[in-house]
Amino acid sequence: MLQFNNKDMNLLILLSEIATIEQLARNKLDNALPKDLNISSFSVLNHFSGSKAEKTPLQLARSFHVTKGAMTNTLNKLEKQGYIHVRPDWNDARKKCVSISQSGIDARNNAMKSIKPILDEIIQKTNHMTKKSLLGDLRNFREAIENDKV
Amino acid sequence: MLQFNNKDMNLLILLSEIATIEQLARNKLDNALPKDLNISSFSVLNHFSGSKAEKTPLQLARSFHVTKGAMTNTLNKLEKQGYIHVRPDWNDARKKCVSISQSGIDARNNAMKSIKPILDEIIQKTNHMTKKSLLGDLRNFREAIENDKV
DNA sequence: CAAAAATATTTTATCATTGAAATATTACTT
DNA sequence: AAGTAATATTTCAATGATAAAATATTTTTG
Repeated sequence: MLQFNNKDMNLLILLSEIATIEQLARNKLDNALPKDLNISSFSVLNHFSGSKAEKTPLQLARSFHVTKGAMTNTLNKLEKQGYIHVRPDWNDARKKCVSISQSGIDARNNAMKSIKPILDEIIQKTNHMTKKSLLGDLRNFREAIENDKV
Repeated sequence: MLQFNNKDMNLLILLSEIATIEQLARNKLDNALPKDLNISSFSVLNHFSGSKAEKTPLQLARSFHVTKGAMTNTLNKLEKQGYIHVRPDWNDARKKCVSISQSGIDARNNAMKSIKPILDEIIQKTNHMTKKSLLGDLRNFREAIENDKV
């Protein structure tokens, strides 16, 4: 009978665990967010709350590891909602420059308030673990998966 | 100015890291799998390689944390491909009983062979970490998120 | 400088998922 | 036993993602 080694099987289990967590977290947050903001849109707004520097759609697509088409959709929605500013790049007509608007900042803060109970519940339930290494381990793990295509 | 605490922000970063890993891993595996088998179908087949006991569609939907409708689709595809057996539950006409077929086992083994290089590459790149706690930590984490609805 | 290659964005068709409704069956309650 | 609630599966419309093609612009190259 065909046999695969334990490491391979354990890695599949790990990946399936990650997929499950992603699904559960996405659904929980999606339901908690104001209904005009899905996770993709919220993530983009949240991204700009750290640094308000302008980004191109392609840069954003790469940051979030989604396709350019997906980012076009998200940005179109956010622009229609007035949550971002989009302007041409005067030096390169192929590009656009995206930045967050004041009402985008407000929407992001409001969204944060609506998901805070969920975040805090998870924090409370995982207080004993997750102390130091989980985020770092996951980052290494992500880097091990992503490195190929830039 | 509105301020959120560091734990909340770190949790969002952690969740976004998990989402990114999920996306990258899903795409890599999806591309490597034989084209008649996507990750959802493969996962179901792989599930049965551990224990061949029959499961109902609802049990499978819960195992994978997808909706019942999604599982209906996946099972329909697998049945058309001849990779699973589906029979009525003679004791309860609402239920069905799903099990893997021999050609399902073959398809699963074949699929495993096609993704093995990817798994091994990840294993090699993460050799130094992931030694003990990552899977366990993630399981705790998943449990902290999922517990509500059964 | 013209042609070809590279880059950035949008469009299109396809696909898998979700939530909710529809259908069917079984279990519970009185 | 009848009526109501619970359970299991399927169907349906809407959503958001992908890959690939189309469009437009800039850079490189010969």
